Amino acid sequence: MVRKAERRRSMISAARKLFAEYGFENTTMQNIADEAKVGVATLFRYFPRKEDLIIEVVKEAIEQQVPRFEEITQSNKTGIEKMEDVLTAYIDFISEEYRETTKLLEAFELYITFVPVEKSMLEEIEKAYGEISSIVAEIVKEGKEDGSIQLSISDEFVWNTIFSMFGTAVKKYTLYTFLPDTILPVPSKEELMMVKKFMISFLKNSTQ
Amino acid sequence: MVRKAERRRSMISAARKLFAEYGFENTTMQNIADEAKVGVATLFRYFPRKEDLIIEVVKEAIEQQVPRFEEITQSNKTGIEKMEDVLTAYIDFISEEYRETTKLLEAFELYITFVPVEKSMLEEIEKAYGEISSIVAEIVKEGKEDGSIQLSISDEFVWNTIFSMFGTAVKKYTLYTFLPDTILPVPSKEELMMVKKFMISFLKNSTQ
Amino acid sequence: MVRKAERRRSMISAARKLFAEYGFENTTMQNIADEAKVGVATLFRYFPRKEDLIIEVVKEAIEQQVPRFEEITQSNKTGIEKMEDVLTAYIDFISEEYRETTKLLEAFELYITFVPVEKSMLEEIEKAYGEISSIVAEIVKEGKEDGSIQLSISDEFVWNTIFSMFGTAVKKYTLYTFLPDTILPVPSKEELMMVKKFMISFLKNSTQ
Amino acid sequence: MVRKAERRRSMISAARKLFAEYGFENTTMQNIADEAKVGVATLFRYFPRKEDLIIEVVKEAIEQQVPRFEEITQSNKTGIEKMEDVLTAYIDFISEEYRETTKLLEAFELYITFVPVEKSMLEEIEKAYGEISSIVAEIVKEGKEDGSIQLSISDEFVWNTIFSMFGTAVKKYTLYTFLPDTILPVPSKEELMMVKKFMISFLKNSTQ
DNA sequence: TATGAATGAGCCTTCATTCAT
DNA sequence: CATGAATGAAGGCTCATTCAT
Repeated sequence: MVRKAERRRSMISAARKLFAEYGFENTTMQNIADEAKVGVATLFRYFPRKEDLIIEVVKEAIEQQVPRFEEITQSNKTGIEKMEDVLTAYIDFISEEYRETTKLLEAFELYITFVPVEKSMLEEIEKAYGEISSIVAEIVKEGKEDGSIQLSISDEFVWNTIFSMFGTAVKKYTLYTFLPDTILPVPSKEELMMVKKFMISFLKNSTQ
Repeated sequence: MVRKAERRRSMISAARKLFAEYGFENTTMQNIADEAKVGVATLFRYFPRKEDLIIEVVKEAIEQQVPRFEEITQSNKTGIEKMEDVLTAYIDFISEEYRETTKLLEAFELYITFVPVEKSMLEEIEKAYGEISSIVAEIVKEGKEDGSIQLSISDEFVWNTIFSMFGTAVKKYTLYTFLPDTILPVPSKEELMMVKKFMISFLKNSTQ
Repeated sequence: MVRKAERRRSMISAARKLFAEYGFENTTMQNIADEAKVGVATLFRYFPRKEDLIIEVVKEAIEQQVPRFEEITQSNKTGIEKMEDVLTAYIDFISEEYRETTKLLEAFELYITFVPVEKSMLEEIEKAYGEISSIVAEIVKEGKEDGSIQLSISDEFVWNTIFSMFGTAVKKYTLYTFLPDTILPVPSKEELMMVKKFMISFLKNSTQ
Repeated sequence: MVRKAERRRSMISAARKLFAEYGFENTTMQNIADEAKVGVATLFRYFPRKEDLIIEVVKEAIEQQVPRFEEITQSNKTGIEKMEDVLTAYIDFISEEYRETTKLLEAFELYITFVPVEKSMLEEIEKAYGEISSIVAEIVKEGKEDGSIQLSISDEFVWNTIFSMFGTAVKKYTLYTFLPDTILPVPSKEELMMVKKFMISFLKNSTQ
């Protein structure tokens, strides 16, 4: 029935909330069950191992980001305009609205470097990551076709790396927003916008 | 005595090794004591709470990186050359040799977003972070003075942000080297070198 | 309906199979329901407590053995011949075919020494046990009447005890067949047959 | 120190008491710790897995029986007299004094038919069992040498089996003493004594 | 009536931290 | 000062049993 799906959702979202606030290891299954207002046993019925729940939460977190990028590609802007939107989307990760998600992803990436996770569990996560990056690759191609993007072959390598770095760094900054600024300073949104503008101009006439 | 300092060192280095391999939460105080060939009680005498040890390990990890940068400033190269060395130093973080340290720092940055740490404990870490960034700031200043670096005022903002992103991303890549490439692709050293070259040229004549 | 009885049977036989394989405590009601292809709730409708099911399974296991002995009494052999058949029947307990049942009984006998079971629940089981032993007692009587069995009064006591020991030991051996022989050696069927022959000769002319 | 051994002993004996009263599965590690007046963690320090404790308890229970048999062999009686003592010793298992031990062994024998136990864990138990049976075998040999025991080759097989059955059954009877007699009647000590006498006479002149 | 879903109580085990030698 | 031993609190997970459809 619908009830079942609803409950599932409520458990995932309770987990998500607590994981984002306290981290995976400091959140107990009991905490999550309480937050979701279910018995522990019920939680375990849906997610037999704590890890299953972690994976599920993270998977959904990533998947939730996909539509944002799909929307961008599906607009009828030029390639360069779409790319600008993409960069803006990344910058938005820092906004309060998206922080929880990004924090979760950062936590997960660290988690799997320490705890060995079954390959099969990661597949769906990989897939979601893949979707986003292929969307971005597609946009570059479009831009080159519609002439809005100009990239020499060697500059394309540079671009790819810069783009990757941009995404990686911005995500990491999200984490830093939870820290006292004195420890790790986070560039302001304005500063990131300036970098965005710079990157766009790179795409337009990098050969110059 | 000297013995005391030695013991302390061996405990920290045991902790460091295990923390880097298994993460903070999956490493027990007993594990560390065993690795350091000390009794647990002794470990606790030196570091009354596990957290103290974590802080200490991280502090040392950061501090160990400072000399690398100090060396760079103290050479008698031009500003731009020094900056090139700095970027190279960052890229080296990905090398096996430095990975453990970086992994530790990444883990710590996540750790403190979840576990509230007394401000006083963080001060020393802040200090070490600060040292590095002021070294870098100094280099830019030098470069501008010796004429090897040309930056308009607005480009200086861009540069600072780009530089921060570069550092942040490269550190994060280090973590990714522990993950299957299918999940999160890491740019190769060559690609990073190309970006470095690009950044250097930005410094030389950004106004162009 | 008949359906109801059928379902009941399938649950009991599922339980029996699993109890014999994993023991009472390591078999869950869910396991049994799954094996019987019924919902757990249904299982509980028929057997409100797990213990009820245990009792039922055991009761049936014992009852299934009764006909074997009834058949023996109802033949028109002499008393001594019937007794020989009885001993053979016991020896057969070790055969794969009967092991499951015997294992169940052994497990149950231990179970009730630890878990207090309502007297009323045991009544039926008592009854089945009683049936078998009265059949055997009857056979001895018959044998004495038809002259095939010769027992002085005191030897009859000895016989009864020996017979009880024979039955008890053989049942226990069944269990041992599941264990590595190095731990507890089980007499071979041939050896048991020799003992049987010996016991028969005791019945024939014990006074000698 | 001695303290350590004492504590160990107190834990084992608490476990033994509770295991014998409630069975392995119905006794929790917490119960045992409480009974032994130690913290659970201490219990786990000595016996990292519950199973280790089970094995230890059982091992000691068996080992405690060995001296009884050793004493018998070391006396300077004839073989047949020693054998008589052995049989008496077995009969004594039914006495209150030995019941707990025997119950434990019975429980364990069932336990290992259901729960797979590492071969290595069983070795010591095997050893203790082996000691007793080799003592008995030795006695028969002695008896044949000193002429007090007369056994044709074929009768020796019969004897071995009968003896094994006697031991097996008597041990099982011990369990039955915990049950209402109506379920499973236990031969009285007197009856067992009569069987003993009979067995001894068998040993003396079985060829007759 | 048949059933899947829900659940609290409880179990084994771990670990940071304290004690006692 | 160094240490092994001791421990309570807590965590992941299970299961007999009850609800609600």
